[in-house]
Amino acid sequence: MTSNQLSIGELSARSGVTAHTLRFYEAEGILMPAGRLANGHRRYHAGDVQWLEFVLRLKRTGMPLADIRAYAALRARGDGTLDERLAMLQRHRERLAMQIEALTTNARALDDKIDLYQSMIATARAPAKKASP
Amino acid sequence: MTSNQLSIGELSARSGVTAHTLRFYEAEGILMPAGRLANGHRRYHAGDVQWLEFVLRLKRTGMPLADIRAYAALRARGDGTLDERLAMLQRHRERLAMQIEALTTNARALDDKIDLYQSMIATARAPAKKASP
DNA sequence: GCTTGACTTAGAGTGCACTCGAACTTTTAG
DNA sequence: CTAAAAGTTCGAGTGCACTCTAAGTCAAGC
Repeated sequence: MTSNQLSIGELSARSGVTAHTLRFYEAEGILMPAGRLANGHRRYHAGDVQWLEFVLRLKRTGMPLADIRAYAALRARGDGTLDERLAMLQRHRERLAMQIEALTTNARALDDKIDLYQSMIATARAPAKKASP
Repeated sequence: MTSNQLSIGELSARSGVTAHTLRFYEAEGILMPAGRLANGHRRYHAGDVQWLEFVLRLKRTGMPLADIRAYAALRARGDGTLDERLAMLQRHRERLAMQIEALTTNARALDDKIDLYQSMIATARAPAKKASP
């Protein structure tokens, strides 16, 4: 039975992050479980789960762990850091926009290369053909 | 004077890749300079420069060096590998599309979070206000 | 003749983000 | 009572892509 508190194994299963990595995030000051059981086992609450999800989103957008750690430190200091956190998110949002733009540009260049390959292959397959009759 | 053949330093300056990294790419079988001078210095030709540019494009789109190395090996084997190379590029193009899509999704989620922060901050600044009069 | 700077090699070191191993305790099911 | 499953800590190892160091050669300019 699991009220809404999770063991490290349960959170791992739910989030797709290994227990090893969850402990690693804790050592890095990124994800502190809300509590421990009497036997020392970590207990993650709903808030921890949501925070982990947000951390993973930042990660997926390429934010380095060092920056996520900085964000987590601000968060731990409370509501007085809202402005700073907002600024971090906005800067990151801009980097993300640039990243998407660069990838889109590169994707178009790749498309051109693919077109080139396709016509090279077509030409190689039908080498002795005059202009369409 | 430099006809159209470049030393490693010149190619480095032109491409933004350090000479160290160019030698590293050579050790990895990715970029073989067309020749050497009598004194052993590498000489890069126009074709090498274009190939490096393509390699860098693949890199920018997140292709791992191992895959680039595989592509380079096909290329070195000649025109008989055009089909295989095309297939690699097409697979990569699809991964790229997925990557762009995921980033776009994450960017939207970040936007929501930013909106949330902005309204939290606004509320915190004007706490004792009734509905607009 | 000597210094400067670009080049050569082989191999070690770096930073990131895990990832794993060892040695241990505890809980639970049969 | 025992065996398996899940947890604990600490520290070492991994994979990627460089990045740098050391020790040396060589050509041009003052």
